[in-house]
Amino acid sequence: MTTRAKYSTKQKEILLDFFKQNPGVHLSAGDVVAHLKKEGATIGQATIYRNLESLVSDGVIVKYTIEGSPACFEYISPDEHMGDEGDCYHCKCDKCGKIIHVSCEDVKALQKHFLEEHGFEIDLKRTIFYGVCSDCASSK
Amino acid sequence: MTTRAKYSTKQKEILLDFFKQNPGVHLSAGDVVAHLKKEGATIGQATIYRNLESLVSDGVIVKYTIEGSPACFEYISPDEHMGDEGDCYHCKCDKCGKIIHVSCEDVKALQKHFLEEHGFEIDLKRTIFYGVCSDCASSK
DNA sequence: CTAAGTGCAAAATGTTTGCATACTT
DNA sequence: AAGTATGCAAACATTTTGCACTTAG
Repeated sequence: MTTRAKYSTKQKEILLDFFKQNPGVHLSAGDVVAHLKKEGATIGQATIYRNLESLVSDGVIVKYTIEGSPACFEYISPDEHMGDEGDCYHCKCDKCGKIIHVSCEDVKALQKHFLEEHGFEIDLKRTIFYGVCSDCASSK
Repeated sequence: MTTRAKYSTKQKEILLDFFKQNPGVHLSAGDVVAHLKKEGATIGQATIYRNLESLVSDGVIVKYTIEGSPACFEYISPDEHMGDEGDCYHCKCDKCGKIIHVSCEDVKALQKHFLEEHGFEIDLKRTIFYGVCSDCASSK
């Protein structure tokens, strides 16, 4: 379709395996580099960056950025691509930095509204809600 | 209250003036450095970064990050702090990179829902919605 | 054999910091 | 005078790139 991988290599396999072993976990490129190096895998960081990019464009992993941290990558299990099981949105508190996972119907309603009224299809895996959490609001 | 500025300096004035002259415009730190240098202003980039930070914590400007670009800063005019005039949310298309400004009641409804049901107060100025715009969706 | 993929180390970004100097109060 | 703020240049963290070498098909 677009820029598709052509050759299958050991490095690509190593990287994909690693993500499959960590479904739902968000890992930075640096995390991946560190973990794989610790396991003694034969894969350089440039290759990791390049292959992360191609896994993203293949839709195998999602990439999102939470302010203040390096980009995160997360494996999307095949089930998740269909049913909306396990959907959760990320909220980050600007006060304490805490990341909160929320699963909520109303967000999906907004998603639907955006699509129908604004023609914009929100990707909830990539969208981060910034604000102030209840703990920080009350202790203020 | 917290880490508040103590001395008033020419540099702080230059920076604040610059933002006041550009309300509603989002500027990266680099933009600010470049514009002020071009105007021959006497202010170094370290000072700009440091003062941007303090203007943010004073709530005079907002800082938000759009994936793929350096952090943005935007002046919030005093009017905006009260009435919700001029509120607009940023959406970024992952395909074409376009930034879309949307003003929409439903988003505020979601904001209210988050506050009431999840105790999380979303900051809409800082939250960026990622997804696919109508142009890109149709040309797919 | 040839195109694609890899690794290394160097470069490019964007932002932060240490420290001596200058300015505010 | 005492404590902030500034400017410079160096340090940082993350990501990207050039290029010679290796590998898959």
